[in-house]
Amino acid sequence: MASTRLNLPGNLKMITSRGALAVHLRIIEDFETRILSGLWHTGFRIPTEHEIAAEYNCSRPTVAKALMLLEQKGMIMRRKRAGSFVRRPPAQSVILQALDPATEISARNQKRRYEVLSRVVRRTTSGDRAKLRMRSGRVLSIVTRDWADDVIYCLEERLFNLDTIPDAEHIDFDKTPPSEWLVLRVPWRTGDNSIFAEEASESHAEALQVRPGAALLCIERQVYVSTGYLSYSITRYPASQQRLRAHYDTSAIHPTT
Amino acid sequence: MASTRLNLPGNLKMITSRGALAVHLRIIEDFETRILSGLWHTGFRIPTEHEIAAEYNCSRPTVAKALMLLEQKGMIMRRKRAGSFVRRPPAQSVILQALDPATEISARNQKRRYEVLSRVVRRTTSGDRAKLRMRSGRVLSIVTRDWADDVIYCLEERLFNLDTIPDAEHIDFDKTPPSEWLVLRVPWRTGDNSIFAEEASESHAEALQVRPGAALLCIERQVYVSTGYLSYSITRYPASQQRLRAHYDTSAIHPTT
DNA sequence: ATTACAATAATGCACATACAATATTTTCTG
DNA sequence: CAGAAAATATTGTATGTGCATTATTGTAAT
Repeated sequence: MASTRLNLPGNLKMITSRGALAVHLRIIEDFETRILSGLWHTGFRIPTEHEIAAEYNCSRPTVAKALMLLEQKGMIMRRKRAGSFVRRPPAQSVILQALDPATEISARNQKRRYEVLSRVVRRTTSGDRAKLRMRSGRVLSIVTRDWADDVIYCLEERLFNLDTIPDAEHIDFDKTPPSEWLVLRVPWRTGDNSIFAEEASESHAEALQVRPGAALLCIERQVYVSTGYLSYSITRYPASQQRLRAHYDTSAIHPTT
Repeated sequence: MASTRLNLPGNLKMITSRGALAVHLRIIEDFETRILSGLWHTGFRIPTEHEIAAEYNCSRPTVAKALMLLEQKGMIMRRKRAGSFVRRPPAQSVILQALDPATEISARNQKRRYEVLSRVVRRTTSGDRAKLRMRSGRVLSIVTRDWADDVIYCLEERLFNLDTIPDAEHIDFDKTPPSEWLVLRVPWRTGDNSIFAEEASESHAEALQVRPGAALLCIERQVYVSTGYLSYSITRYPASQQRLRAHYDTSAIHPTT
């Protein structure tokens, strides 16, 4: 039934499809402009779906789609019956990209070389247990050093939890650095990072060939998946070698997601 | 016409609404699990919308919604006629949250105090022009220092481009720190950050009351909107004071957005 | 065999519609 | 007048439908 034909305007869609933007995208763009420009200030209650549908001469589901995507983007907040409101911009936050030496070094058009300084499998120490949130078991501890051309680039100390990622034990990390191996092995993962500065200890200074007390940029990482912590690492860069570049867009990040 | 009633099963929706998750959310969760677990590897072609609809006993638009959101999340890629495919995980990247002293200090349950060390309006120097990407004009240069309880927390040197954000000139930054004023004044914005370590110069050491040569964590920022660069700042933290915490989720960030 | 064209299958967009959930507003009642 | 109950408006979810777009596949013709 409804064998159809209630033939709607019929050319409406033509208009939209004729190279022009899809209606819901037009709505999104328009609203973004208004919000970003401040015309619709934080807390402003935007028109109801019905009103918008009338304004754009489209159906409510189309409007709903646009608003849903804007909410996803973090620009508005929607509450049943209450309406949709312009959100307060999220806390200042930034996205750091490409924290791994391979990408960084090749971005600088330099040749990367890396070497394994030590590689040990052992029972966990109490320090390991804290870093990997584990009770007992064994870990692989591995120290590597990266060079960019003929300059020492960074020093990485890494622990693998052999309970959660046992195959690390038998991998020859002479070819593939531990960080890259992990990315390939567990592509979808999550982690906590900590970035800080410190003064080089005697041993770190020696490995990095800098003066003891020299400033280092350090990144500490814990990688885990739902089944547990996989890896802990701390990477030290001489201050002269590394800058972390970051970018942000207020609209790109929001706490809800 | 289609005056309706072709009354559908009718209790189907009851089932879904009875506390259970919405169908499209269930699909998303299921698919995420399969992708994250590696069951559906990178490049895997996921079932067609029709097949999924059949599997979940729902309509195609519902499936389409789920797939659209998964695409938005960056987990799959969709191509007309070709199908939907599991995406390669994005490059390693992390989200840094809350880089501002106010949040950081109060998160540590400390009392924040801050002071303006200098405030000058002047014509641009060549250094200013590089930092703010401007040709000429005037800038407001302001140096502030933050304390957490009775410890010096950071030192911030900031430039405002008075061409793009002229009202900064007449603001009394004694009450509101420049960074917070800027957030309120221009809530939706974008920026580039650079994070690095350095050894304290004589003057910075004095302002931060550390030994010259001590390790500092530095964050350099440029903030801009579509109309131009608004502000440049560089913030220096004694190594003992600040760690940047970051978190990532492979699924949270992707280059397309 | 290779190219060109037609058929086909998949996603993309939009519509009209229905009902559920819920916060707000209004009305009613004590 | 205050508080409770009912009405109402608004978003949330899902359905079924139709057509547009486009990549792939298959077929036919050169």
